[in-house]
Amino acid sequence: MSKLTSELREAFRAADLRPTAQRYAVLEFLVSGRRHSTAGEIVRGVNRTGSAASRATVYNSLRALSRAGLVREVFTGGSAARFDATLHPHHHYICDLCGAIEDMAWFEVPAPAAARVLQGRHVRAYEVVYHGACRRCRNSKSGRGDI
Amino acid sequence: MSKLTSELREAFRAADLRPTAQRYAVLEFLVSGRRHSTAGEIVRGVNRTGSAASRATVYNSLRALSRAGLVREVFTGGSAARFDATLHPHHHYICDLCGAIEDMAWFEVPAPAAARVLQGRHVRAYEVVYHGACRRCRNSKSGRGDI
DNA sequence: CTGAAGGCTTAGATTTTGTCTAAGCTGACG
DNA sequence: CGTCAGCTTAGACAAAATCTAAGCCTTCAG
Repeated sequence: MSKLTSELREAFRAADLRPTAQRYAVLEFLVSGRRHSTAGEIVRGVNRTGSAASRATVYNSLRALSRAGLVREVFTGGSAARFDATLHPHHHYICDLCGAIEDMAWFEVPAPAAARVLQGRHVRAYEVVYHGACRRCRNSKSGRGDI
Repeated sequence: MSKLTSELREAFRAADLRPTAQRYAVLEFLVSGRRHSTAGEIVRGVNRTGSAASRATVYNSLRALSRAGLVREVFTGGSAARFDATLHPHHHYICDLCGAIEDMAWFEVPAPAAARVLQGRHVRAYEVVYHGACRRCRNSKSGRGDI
């Protein structure tokens, strides 16, 4: 068993999630594979790597992993939900014109300002989402960025 | 014409958007109505208030308003995209267990930390999205507290 | 070790969400 | 007015997500 897999097994135990081959496969795909995968991509990806999982199971697994905090659904702007493993936090930049999503390096939002508005709410994680016109759209703009 | 409507008219002019009855209706629904509506709710809501707009038009309007920065698609965690009017900025708190979305008061994220990762990107707006277990879910939990 | 019990998985149907198209309508502007 | 470009529309279409009923597997008490 790989080091990665034992790390995942530990995460499952900590989250009180019943460990199944399918859930491992989904999480492993997200941790080691591409970011921002759609559920459909995950289904195809998982079934290409020897494991097998039906569509319904992938959806169920994503929900379970999401509730456990191991996976997060990220802002898309597109028609399909996209998922990220949450082991490495990062912020997002979204172009309002073409819909592109860019990852940005992590930095902490100072606690004092946030604490006032959170009012004691439980926080497991957070991210900052920036909106604007990306470089490409700004360059190819003609008054109003032709997408 | 209501004060609200003239405010919207001004917003349209500033954004260089052709003002149509349907776009007014969509924006007005989002500004004055419930927050975080799905496209489907907007279609139903608009058509219940005397105005009329087809599904395609609502989607087109949302895209146009989004490009103009008057409306924003917010992270949901659900199966359908949700939209928010952006006239008054605020942050979001999302419950990973039940999917509830709560608005939170605005505060600024200090610029220095952000500037480093933005690397000169154009920013029109931003928001912080917090994830956790909401009060209701924490109280009604069955022994697994702070997931 | 053994055998329930309840959660997990599955295929496929179904529902929901979002996009596209072709034709007609309308706001902007001279 | 008259024209043009952009907007709206109904409905077909495509994609995404959920539901269902039956069987399988992890767990845990005995």
